[in-house]
Amino acid sequence: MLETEYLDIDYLRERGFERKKCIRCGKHFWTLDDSREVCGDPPCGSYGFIGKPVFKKKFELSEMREYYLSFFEKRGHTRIDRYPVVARWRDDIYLTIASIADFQPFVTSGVVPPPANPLTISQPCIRMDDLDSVGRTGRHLTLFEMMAHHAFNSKDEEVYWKSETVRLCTELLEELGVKPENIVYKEEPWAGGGNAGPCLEAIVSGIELATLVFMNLEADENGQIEIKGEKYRKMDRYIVDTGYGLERFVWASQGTPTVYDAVFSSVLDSIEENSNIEFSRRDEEIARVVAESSKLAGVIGSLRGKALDEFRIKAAERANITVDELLRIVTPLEKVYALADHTRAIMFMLGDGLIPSNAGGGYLARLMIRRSIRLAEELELTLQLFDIIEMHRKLMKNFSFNVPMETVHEIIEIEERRYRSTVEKGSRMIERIVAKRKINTDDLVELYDSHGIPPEFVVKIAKERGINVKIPEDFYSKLAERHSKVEKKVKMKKLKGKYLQTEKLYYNPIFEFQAKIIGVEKKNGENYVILDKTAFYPESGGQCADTGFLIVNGKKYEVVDVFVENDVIVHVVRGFEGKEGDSVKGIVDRDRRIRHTRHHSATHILLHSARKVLGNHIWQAGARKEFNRARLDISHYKKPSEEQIRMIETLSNREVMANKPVICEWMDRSEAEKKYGFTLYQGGVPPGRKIRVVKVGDDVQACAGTHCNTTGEIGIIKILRVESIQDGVVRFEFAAGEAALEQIAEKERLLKEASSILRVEERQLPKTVRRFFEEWKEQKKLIDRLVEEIAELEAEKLSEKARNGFVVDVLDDFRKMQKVALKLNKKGLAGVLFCRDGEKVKFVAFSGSKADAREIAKKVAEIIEGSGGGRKDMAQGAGKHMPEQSKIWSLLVKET
RNA sequence: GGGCUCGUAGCUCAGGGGCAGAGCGCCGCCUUCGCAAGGCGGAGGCCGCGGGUUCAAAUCCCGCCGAGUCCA
Repeated sequence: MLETEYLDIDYLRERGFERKKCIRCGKHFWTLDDSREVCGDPPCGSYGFIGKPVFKKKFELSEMREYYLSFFEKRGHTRIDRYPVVARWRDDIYLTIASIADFQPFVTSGVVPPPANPLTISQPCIRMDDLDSVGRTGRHLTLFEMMAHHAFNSKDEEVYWKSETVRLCTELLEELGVKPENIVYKEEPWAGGGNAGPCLEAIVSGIELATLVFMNLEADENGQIEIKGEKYRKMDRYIVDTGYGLERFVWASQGTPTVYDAVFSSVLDSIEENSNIEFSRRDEEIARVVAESSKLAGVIGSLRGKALDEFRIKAAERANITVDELLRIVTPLEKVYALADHTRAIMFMLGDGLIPSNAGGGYLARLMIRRSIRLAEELELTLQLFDIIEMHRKLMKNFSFNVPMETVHEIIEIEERRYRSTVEKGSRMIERIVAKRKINTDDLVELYDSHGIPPEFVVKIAKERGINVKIPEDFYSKLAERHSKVEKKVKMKKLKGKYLQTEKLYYNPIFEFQAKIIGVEKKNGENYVILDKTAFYPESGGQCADTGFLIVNGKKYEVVDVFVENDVIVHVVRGFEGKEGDSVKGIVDRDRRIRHTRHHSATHILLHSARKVLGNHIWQAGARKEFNRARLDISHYKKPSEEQIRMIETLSNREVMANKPVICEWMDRSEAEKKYGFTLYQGGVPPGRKIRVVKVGDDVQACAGTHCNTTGEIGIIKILRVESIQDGVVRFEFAAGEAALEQIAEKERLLKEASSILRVEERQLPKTVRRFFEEWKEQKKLIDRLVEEIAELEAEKLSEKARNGFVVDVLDDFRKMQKVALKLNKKGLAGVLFCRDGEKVKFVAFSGSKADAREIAKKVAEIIEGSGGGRKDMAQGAGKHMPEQSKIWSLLVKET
């Protein structure tokens, strides 16, 4: 267990901290206060700092941040720039949720050295798990800055560990004016993201100001240590992972009713002034009530459903007012707080390049924006959402964002427009349902899940129509039900054996090579051949695998696919008979490789041009380089215009024509990041201490693909198609070099063929096609009219020929037959009409409301060996041969 | 990444195997000094695209394209 981990922290003993067991929660904590019996962490204590700041002076956000960073700088830490809130270097999370997330997975696992050691940072983080609580509890924020000092230790090198960490934390708090006997260090094992370790929470006046995690465990099924149900084992590396809540520090220094009042007070003022709130949080009585509510919320965990109701009752009691009075004060204010918070988070999300979308991480941005719009509506805010963002921007002016605020503005406007149209559509949908029937739970669930209309909104609209709709208790469970069947695909390992890393020859101009077989495996009827070295490029980074041949003992085998698994390159070979230890000669299909290579270099150029034309928010969202074509998916919030597309194509080809050198070099990861920033990682983050940096013209990316020697070798870049594959992602399909020529030739051929069919020049095509289409429509209408007229005449003629109200005849056209039948039927006649249609004989039976036409049709079908059916007055069918008319006559007589 | 919904007249949508519809908008005529309104008449459809099932597909099935939405 972790218990003992807390007992060897020298600093605590030296300073005289005593280990006690909380009489309330039973957890252990360390304190200098002899009389203390409880840990003080809510619910075993409550906020004591509201109205009574715990630091010796009040801090603003930037002041506090600077104080913290320089405190640790003075103590040997290197200050590191913040990382983006969009965690592009991670494939397991969308947003940066903690400072340590910056260094996962490669730094924490030891593959990559840290950018500095020890280091200090203030990392903006976004957490959306407690979205409901934001604004309500007085302490929850979606975006917060996690100030931290980290030390990365290994067996060989220890920077500092537990004791020094606690000392630094204590000294910081003391320097800020906190009396040491007011600091409580509570023991609380920590786990998350596959790691775990002992942890001390620094609690002052009832608020947890810092979390000191000593990460020394990693998840392992066979591990001996169990925490929160998961098993772990000790790591060779052990990491000091601290987290100090910047906003909480500021709050504690000011002692305001909520953290929001401390952090973005001026923004709150503007929202209040421009909304329908009839009082101000600056009013003493209001502030008192809010403070009481915050204090209580600090003690209570979740604030949903029943817990929320109870919370309100208690808060009212504490503030000595009625629940109604409390709600009247607190509900609108909570919206003000939440709106101020959300807009701040949106600024960081969009500023760091997240594009709202219906799928992927972009959805989180859309969710935040929609919530904000709703809050603004409820507050009847007269400001634009972007106005609030601008206020935050001014307040946090020492931050820099990659995406200009104009773009952020545009994105928000697009999202607002989109939201409005959804709401409009929703209202119509509700009205339609209401007109037909009562709204049930399934309707509510479908309206929300499929159409984005919250049940509260349905209630509102229905009420306007005078209809009462209740949101049933099981709404959310029904919703969850619809999403419950989640299938997780586990990536299956393909290789059974363990092999040494394959030596890669493909970065050199080698297409034929000698190698040794170090493994052959058979699986699903495929032969996997592993060599000690290879020039075959395995599918990776969107570049398709090479193909070619392996020659073993004079026999030639076809390589149909190549893939890589844990640095081992595997050749999928057809009908392979070679054995481990055999020598092989490999021959790579050169033409295919060159096409992939051209497409790969072209992709880099295209991305760079797109960035230039469309803006800094452009990121690669995916790419594929094939034989005939390539595609590049980029993040963008609307479909690029024709001019923009043309511009991107032109810029790209200018790069090609400029014939700039392409340089590939292996660089130290940290150095490369420092020099080029995170835009390096367009195609994902490669593992390893050293990364391959590829410069194609002015573009620089970390890339493991094969590339041309100069941009000129690409030949030409032709954009073939631009489409949106989801909101916020635009796909460019293009071709380079010979593939581009082929694509152009193909388009030319299509034009030629089309124009030769119409016998016009190519440039006349649009005009001619339009004319033909128009004429075709005209003539179709004309034919319709004529058929109608002919049918009228025919019907007249036939009705005169009718015997006893019966008509039987053979016509020459199917459509005419239908029309005639219709008319005869209307005249009250009954009968059957036939016509030939290719091999088949089709017929219409009509009853003139004397009998069931379906019955007649059935009998007719029997006679002509076919089938048919229809409606009571008219029915159709078909069969194999034309019947004798007399049979039909007698049938009609019998049926009516 | 996974799920759900929707593509029918210029717009909003109904129809859900057997005649392609409604409301609004548009055009013309009547009524009016004129407008609004009303009355009468009319134009306007590859029922998203491609396959399949069927005697018969806007309708059912499959694939694609496009739009929307929820969840992670």
